[in-house]
Amino acid sequence: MKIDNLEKIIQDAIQSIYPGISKIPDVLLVPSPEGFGDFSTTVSFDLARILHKSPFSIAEEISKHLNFPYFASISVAKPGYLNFFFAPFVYRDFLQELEEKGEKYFYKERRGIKVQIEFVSANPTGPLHVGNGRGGIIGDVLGNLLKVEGFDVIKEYYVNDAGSKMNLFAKSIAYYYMKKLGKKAEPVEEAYRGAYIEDIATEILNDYGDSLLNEESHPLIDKIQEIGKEKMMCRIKDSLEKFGVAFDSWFYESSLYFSGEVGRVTEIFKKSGYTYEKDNALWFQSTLFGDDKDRVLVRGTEEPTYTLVDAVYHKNKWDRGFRKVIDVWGADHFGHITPMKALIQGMGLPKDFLGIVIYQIVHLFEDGKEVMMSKHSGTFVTLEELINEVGRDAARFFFLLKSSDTHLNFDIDLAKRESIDNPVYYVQYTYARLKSILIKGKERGIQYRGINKADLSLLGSSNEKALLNHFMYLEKEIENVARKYSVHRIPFITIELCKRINTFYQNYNILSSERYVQSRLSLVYNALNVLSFLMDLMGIEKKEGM
RNA sequence: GCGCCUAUAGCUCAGUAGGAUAGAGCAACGGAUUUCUAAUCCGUCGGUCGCAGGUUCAAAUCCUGCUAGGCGCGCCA
Repeated sequence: MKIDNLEKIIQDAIQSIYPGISKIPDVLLVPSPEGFGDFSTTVSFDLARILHKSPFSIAEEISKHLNFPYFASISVAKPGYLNFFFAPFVYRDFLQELEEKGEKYFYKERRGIKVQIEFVSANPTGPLHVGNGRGGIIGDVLGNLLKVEGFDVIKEYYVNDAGSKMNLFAKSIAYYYMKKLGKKAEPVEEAYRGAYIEDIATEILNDYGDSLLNEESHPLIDKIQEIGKEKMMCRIKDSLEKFGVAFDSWFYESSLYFSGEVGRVTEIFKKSGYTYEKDNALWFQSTLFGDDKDRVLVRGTEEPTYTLVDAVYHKNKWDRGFRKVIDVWGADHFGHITPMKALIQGMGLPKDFLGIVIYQIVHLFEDGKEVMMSKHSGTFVTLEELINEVGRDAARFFFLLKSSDTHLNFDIDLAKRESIDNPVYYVQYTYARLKSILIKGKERGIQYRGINKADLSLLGSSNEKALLNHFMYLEKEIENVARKYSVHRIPFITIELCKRINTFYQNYNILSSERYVQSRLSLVYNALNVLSFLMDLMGIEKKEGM
């Protein structure tokens, strides 16, 4: 028995009470404030508008006619709330299904829709920094969540390996490479300055010696760019693995040139009628789709712009069969949203094909002062440094805990301090505690015999009911999170669940609670199912002991 | 100048398909431990939900106008 079913039952009942109404408003059951009931609804307020009667009298009418077995009691509270206490068998049905399915309980039926989620996608011109960590966790967990919601999800990293930044990156390395070989080297303007540049130059020198010099100067840069890119990608992949973010696919921008797709899509745009030539460049009329200015697709130099190549990439996603793609971008890419959506439509793809999640900038503070982060200057804290400092789980939780709409002030000192009392340990501790009950029970010969052997009517205390209601409502909360892509809610939901579990734990010695033991073990057993689901969703390690 | 994000307890933040007394953690203070993990639990203290109007039976949530901070507005990526 799910909340959805009960909502439907109430809605149908209202329809039969008021057959004159063509469309009964949706009935939403939400957990009641303490004591009023298990769940409540405000549907009488919506009906009041339609029926021109007071919500209170409507609620009374409904409560009188709703004599279904599902409800142990129904009460009306001013000015028109309907409060329900559920019958024990409702919980039994629910727990039975949860117990049988375990974590799978929360997984929706497969929809047969391919969804791609693209995130991190940092240029391979430097290591991942803490900002990339934020995008990484949002994308990773959102991907997990959409799998739960029944989509076939692919997590993809778009490697921007074809633009001018890559060339600059190669030149920056080449400078050190030449210098170390005692050759004359002109300092590169606007060069990348992080220590990793020199490290990579040294590595290349160790691997290849001076053999790269034997060619003309231009091929040298190309060669270094190729080697440098691979070395950088290795580091990036390594960091992501330590962060627990696994991509299904790595898509290289350069492949779009090799395949000829850039040329083909340019033709599509030309034929679309939305382009024109001006100042030797090819322009796209994105103003027709709400943009505030038109965008250049092909430069006067005949090189495609980033804008065009990104359009090509998204066309490629469509051609691979994805019917929904979600891009997770930092706020500095905000200005790219409108042009990108315009391009999607310009290519004749559906408007809602592309969804975009923007996360706000991460500001870094150290000793109370803001640290200006930039790959160019080389002053930034890498994701890897953070993970080494606070640990993988704490780092993931730290990022996940803030709404993507909020600016994240990352205080390094605070992060180190918080690593000690990070709520992630509270969650892991709760999990280990529950596990421990089952283990200790087994040692003492008290084993959980399953929901059918448990008398749920014994679970009458407020914190036991609170747990049950929380289990039941979780499915709705997860749906809401998925609908709004608000993955930061998941840790909050988890912490709240853990709080209820710990209160329950503290109130009873479960293993020595005599005739209550089986019914209470059913809560323990299913709490583990639920907690396990949430921790897997967030990619947090489940430890049996702490 | 235009567009978007943010403003909620001392601090860090939840809470917007309008709903009952606005929540959590940390900090401060006071309690609970012969126990299945005290990395826990219970309680106290703490808020003109940035400001001013408006809509509504009902506004942190919706509308309008302000204020402050951030980000974006390239033939960069």
